[in-house]
Amino acid sequence: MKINELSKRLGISTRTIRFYEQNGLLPSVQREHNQYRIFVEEDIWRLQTIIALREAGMAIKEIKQALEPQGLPDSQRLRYYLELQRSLLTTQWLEMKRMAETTEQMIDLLQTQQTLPIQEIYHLADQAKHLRELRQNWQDQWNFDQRAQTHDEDVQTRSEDYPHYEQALTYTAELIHATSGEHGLDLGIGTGNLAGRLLTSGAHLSGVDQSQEMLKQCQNKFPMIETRIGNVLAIPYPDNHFHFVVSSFTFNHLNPQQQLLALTEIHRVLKPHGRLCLTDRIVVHSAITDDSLSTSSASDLGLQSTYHELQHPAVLEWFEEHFYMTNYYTIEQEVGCLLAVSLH
DNA sequence: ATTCTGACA
DNA sequence: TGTCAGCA
Repeated sequence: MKINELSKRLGISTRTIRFYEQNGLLPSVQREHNQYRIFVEEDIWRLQTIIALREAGMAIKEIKQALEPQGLPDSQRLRYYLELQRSLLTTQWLEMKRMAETTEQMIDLLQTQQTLPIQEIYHLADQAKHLRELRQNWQDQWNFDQRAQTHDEDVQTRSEDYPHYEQALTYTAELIHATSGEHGLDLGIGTGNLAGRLLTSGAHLSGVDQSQEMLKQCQNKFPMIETRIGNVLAIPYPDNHFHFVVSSFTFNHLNPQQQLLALTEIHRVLKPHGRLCLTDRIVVHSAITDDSLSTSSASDLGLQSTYHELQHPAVLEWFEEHFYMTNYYTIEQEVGCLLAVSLH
């Protein structure tokens, strides 16, 4: 296929296609004898993915990154492009849903108050803008692939980051108490160490991770687990889909606002009376003021509060507002589990 | 008629 | 990214 036909089919200009090629986004495009570019099927899929990534607001450079680590055989490459697109469509779908809700709120306000107070407009608009920014942030986290090769060694050796890893996973598996026939989701599944333990229960397991390299290894270790590329802020599954959700050593990577967004997403994909188990290391927070910095020696800078991220007031408040019963468990001082069960 | 490269907006 | 020029 020549460039003109392609541009018409994909709805972008020939200039844009050439530009992408020039920037290394389409490395495999062949030329005819007359210098004409000739596009094959794989180029088309790749281009389509590029367009989707662009529409999601990703910069050219970042797209290149996302499409680069392609040690994959041809058969899996197409699959990768499609998974990427599914993931992006999920984020876009959530965006649109959010906008629809915002609009609806404004209509409601207009109806009840006759006139729309300016601060309400600002409030809704700010909220919308904020949410969009938060969701777009996941792009920055797409270079997780390098870590994948050594991930399983890391969790053994880097005990600062993964304290009592094995015990924590075992504990989590016990807490979530999966039963046969249930469908569960592991968010940030990595190479499947947690989800793998749940397989013996007879439950059907799915996993989401940002890194296709991790998922590849997971697939090798546990062929039974269905995996999808995606992120915690836009879970690529329909509403009301899982009996339980687990997640280990993932939640702490999110900032407090992202954590709440993640909870909203988990809530969306969870069935009524669904349960959730979040496992992560306990983060020690120290509140250091300017005063203490100037007047105290380093050893005096006492750690003023120690708590699990999952015990953030905002997080606990969220669970209360959404009618979850929560229980918190400490494992060996350094790592904890938060078990939440939906009462609805 | 179509595509290509390069330059400039 | 759009557009335009000058070529093959």
